[in-house]
Amino acid sequence: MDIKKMAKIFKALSNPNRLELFLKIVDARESSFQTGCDCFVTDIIDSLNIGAPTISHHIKELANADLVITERRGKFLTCRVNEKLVAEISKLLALQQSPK
Amino acid sequence: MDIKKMAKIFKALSNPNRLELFLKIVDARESSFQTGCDCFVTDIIDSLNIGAPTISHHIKELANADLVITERRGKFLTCRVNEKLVAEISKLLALQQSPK
DNA sequence: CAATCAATTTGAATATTATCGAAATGTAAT
DNA sequence: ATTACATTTCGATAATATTCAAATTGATTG
Repeated sequence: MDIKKMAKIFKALSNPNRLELFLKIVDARESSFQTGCDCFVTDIIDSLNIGAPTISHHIKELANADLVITERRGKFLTCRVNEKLVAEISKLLALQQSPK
Repeated sequence: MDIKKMAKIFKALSNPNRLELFLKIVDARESSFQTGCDCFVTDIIDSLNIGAPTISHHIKELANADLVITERRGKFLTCRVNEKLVAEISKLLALQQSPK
């Protein structure tokens, strides 16, 4: 993967509030097979103590880094994690164990 | 892992130059069983076009995030990747596949 | 249509970061 | 000891980030 893209991904995860937001979206996925994999942003806003404009901004950055995919449902916005990309990053960080 | 610590790790990797530096240290590890796992910072400086003070600063941030371990060898500084921590991050990002 | 609610945009304040050049420090070699 | 070299610290500056309040947009509902 391109270094710039990689750095962008990490930057998206580099802010504690934004990371927490991301992890909430990830967690939502885990109980996903009930709800159809949708995480409503409205619900998240209450659980983080930062304002809606900031959340909106953070989500846009996560989406811009390709970490989450957003979708409008009428009035609401739903997010889901981009599992493929996250898996890719995970693999990049899985250094093969060198022979001791 | 603590969210703040996690964010700090990602922040350390969020700058393209610093990420490239980190990846060079990782790569050095791969040819490590020859040299004893040492990556000399001096050698890296030439291959990135940023000044020595900046490199020093970046390395300190990587070390501060626990991503690399530095060691003085007389005049020189050597780095090696903290494989344990990197593996931990890798696992955190390895979302178990949910049943489709 | 009017009111409401979710989300976004805008504009501004403040804080953090990346980077550099110059100077300082520490180590090694001559 | 003097010189040379690797790294660090300091001080400055320009760029970027975080966050909010206020205003706006877009959709839903009464």
